[in-house]
Amino acid sequence: MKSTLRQPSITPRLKKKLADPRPRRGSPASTRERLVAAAAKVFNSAGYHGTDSNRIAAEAGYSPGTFYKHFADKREIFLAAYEAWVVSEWAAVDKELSTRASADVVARRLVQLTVDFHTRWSGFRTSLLALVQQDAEVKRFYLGQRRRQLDLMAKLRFHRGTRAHKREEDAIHLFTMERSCDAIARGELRSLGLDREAVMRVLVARVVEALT
Amino acid sequence: MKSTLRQPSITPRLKKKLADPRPRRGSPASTRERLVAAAAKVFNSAGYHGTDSNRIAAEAGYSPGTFYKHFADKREIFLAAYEAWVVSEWAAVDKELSTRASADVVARRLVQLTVDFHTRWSGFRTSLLALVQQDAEVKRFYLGQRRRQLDLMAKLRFHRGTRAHKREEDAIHLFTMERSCDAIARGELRSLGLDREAVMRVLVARVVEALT
Amino acid sequence: MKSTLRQPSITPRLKKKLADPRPRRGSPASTRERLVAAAAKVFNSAGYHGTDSNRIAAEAGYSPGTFYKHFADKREIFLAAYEAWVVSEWAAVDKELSTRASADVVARRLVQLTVDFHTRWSGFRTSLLALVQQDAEVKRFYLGQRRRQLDLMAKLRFHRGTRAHKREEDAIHLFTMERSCDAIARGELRSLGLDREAVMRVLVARVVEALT
Amino acid sequence: MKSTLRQPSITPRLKKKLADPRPRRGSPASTRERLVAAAAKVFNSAGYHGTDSNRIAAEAGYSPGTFYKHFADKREIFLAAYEAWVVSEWAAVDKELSTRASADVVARRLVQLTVDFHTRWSGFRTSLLALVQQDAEVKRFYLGQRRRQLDLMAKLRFHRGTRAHKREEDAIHLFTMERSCDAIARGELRSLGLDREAVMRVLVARVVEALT
DNA sequence: CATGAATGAGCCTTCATTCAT
DNA sequence: AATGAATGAAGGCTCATTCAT
Repeated sequence: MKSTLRQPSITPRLKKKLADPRPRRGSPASTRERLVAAAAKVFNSAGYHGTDSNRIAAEAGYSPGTFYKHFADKREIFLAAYEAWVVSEWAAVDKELSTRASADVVARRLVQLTVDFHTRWSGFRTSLLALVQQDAEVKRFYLGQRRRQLDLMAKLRFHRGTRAHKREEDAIHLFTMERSCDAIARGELRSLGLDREAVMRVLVARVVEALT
Repeated sequence: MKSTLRQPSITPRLKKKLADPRPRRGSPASTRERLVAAAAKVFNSAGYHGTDSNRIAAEAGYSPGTFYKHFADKREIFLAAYEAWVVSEWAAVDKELSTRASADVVARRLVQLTVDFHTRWSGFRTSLLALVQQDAEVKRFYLGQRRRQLDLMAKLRFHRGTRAHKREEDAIHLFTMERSCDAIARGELRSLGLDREAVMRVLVARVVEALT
Repeated sequence: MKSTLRQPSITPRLKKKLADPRPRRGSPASTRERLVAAAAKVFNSAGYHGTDSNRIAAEAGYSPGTFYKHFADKREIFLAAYEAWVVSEWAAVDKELSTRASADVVARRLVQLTVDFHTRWSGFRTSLLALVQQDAEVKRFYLGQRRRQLDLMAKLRFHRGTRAHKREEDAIHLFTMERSCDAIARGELRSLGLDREAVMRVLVARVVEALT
Repeated sequence: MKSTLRQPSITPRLKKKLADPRPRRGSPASTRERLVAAAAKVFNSAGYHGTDSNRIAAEAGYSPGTFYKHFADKREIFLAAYEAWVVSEWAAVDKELSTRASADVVARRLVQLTVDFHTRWSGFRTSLLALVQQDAEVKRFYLGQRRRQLDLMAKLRFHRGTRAHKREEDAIHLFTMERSCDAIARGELRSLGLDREAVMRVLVARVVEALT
């Protein structure tokens, strides 16, 4: 008589064995790193609320228990993933700015960079903006980033000896960039029948303007 | 086999009779309205994922069952609340634009209006932006609004006989407004030590520019 | 702006108005009758547990409240529907037996009759058998029917002056008839690749045997 | 917007620690087995519709979540319980038939066996018959059993070299046995004032007849 | 006689989190 | 260090039933 019933947890187990050279007994740091990377990926595609911690662990090749050995809760790993992203973005921006290219070239590169980052982290960013409203720690971290951005803008202009902008104008500039790049990243422009390249050209002009 | 037919306890009902001034027997339309209003309020303060249907019902003064008589699920009432908000916002904008005031005055009023709406619906907006990414229907509705805004801008400039802007520039303008007003509404500016009034003045200038 | 939201209870209401010349203020008896007929129909197709009382009321063209004016609960209307069925079946059997036909002819007719009834009430019967186990009142009624059947069989044989059967044998005969006719009614035979007519011929023979 | 991230209360957990000797950490197979056994028991006494998944879990000594780790829903565990029953019944029948006893003795034993099984699984059987009507998978499984029974009967007669019965006659025999044993199991006979032993004697005679 | 809006107990299901191994 | 079975609070949803009109 052929059984018609589920054979739970056997199929997935086998699948994992085949596809997953699981790193048992790795260093805590590497385990943590894998978990953060997996979390970023899953948050990005399913959103914060659509992601369950067990799935993060599984995606990283670990069991639920391991997850909680490294993070107190879901929020904590979200924050860690956020930080990882921010670090990599700032590194990229730094690199771009350290080239002694013309404002025009730098602006073009910065816009492209920002669009790329927003595209790669589109889903994650969406969750982030929602969490900023709900979680004091996430908010603190987020505002810290913004401050750092404003400081950088002021510094850049100082170095180039341009006229003093008001910090408020810089903020508006950042809001514009952020929201526009989100729109590009999410495909909103295409849905609206707008020309992505045209938008990017305008943004480049704004960046040049902001830097001068 | 003992009886398993439901024999609901009578006690709780008796208890109820003693003290319960609920709003029994309204018209379906008014009930629906109450539910939508309560939903808007709760979504706004607790976020979409932090809100459960039972709580919406309770907030409106109804029981869980009533909720499901009017809405298939949480998503549906969210859309209804979104629609209600949008309708009221467009009405306010229409009213503002129908006054034959100078571009300058209109711009000031529009910015104020937008800030007010974003402030009142701050939490709701956050949830909305997250849902747009995850729910096709919400996205469709959202994009429809955006299209309508772009159409309105084109029409306004046409009436005023000003030079043709590109639709892309209008989009960027809307992104700027939206994101900046969100920042004001959420208190982000204050947290960053920026001057809210100064930001609003810049926004007014941008609106004037966009309308001319 | 086109609403994308449900318009609850308007569409169904309109539909009903068109298709349902609703009998407001009928006699209590006719209302009850309509409800019972609707209940039989719905129970038969959806089963006892798959049927909700509001749907019975709607199917009969009444509102939920009306249902409960006529029946204390779902169980009560089930019993009423059961009784209606039984009455009609006995009437049919009586009619068949009152013809002075040969045992052979009577048997053929009785088998056909039983198959027909079981077919028409197939779903209802299934629910009935389940309820008999769970509800004392339904059980009482059901056993009453069985007793009546056994009495009838004894009486028939007495009239025909045939040898005394034991009541136990009669019971087994009834069980055989009942279960076999259920199988026919439910299409079980077809699913098993068996010949329905052949089965019915055997049953006829058994009935002849039982009557002689 | 206040925080809505889940902050589960710690109190209940502490309370638990004081008194809770649950069977933690069994193998998935043994947990599954326990759940199936509990399900069989509860289905048998409360019926399919009177049973909820949480109660099955509790009966087996587990929490609700554990149930859903092993079964997608109630229907699935019902099928598993059905299968377990069928396996054990066939094993018992096999054992009985493998003794080289006389047809008479075997028949007596088979009837007793069937009555025992129907008695032990009386409530379960009732639910089963109702579900067969409503669930395609249950029906498939059920019909498979019936086919197997018919095949076995044909084979047995072939081995004993008796005359060819028609498969249809075998089916009627099985229907008779099934329904009669159900009646015995449910105490229907007693309620009708019939002699249980007398009925069983007739059934034995029928089995002998069927096997010869 | 009839309505139908409203009820709310209770079942189904998920998932963040724990802990014995 | 890692496991993974188990947890259980919480939220989604239904439907038999009531009662004010």
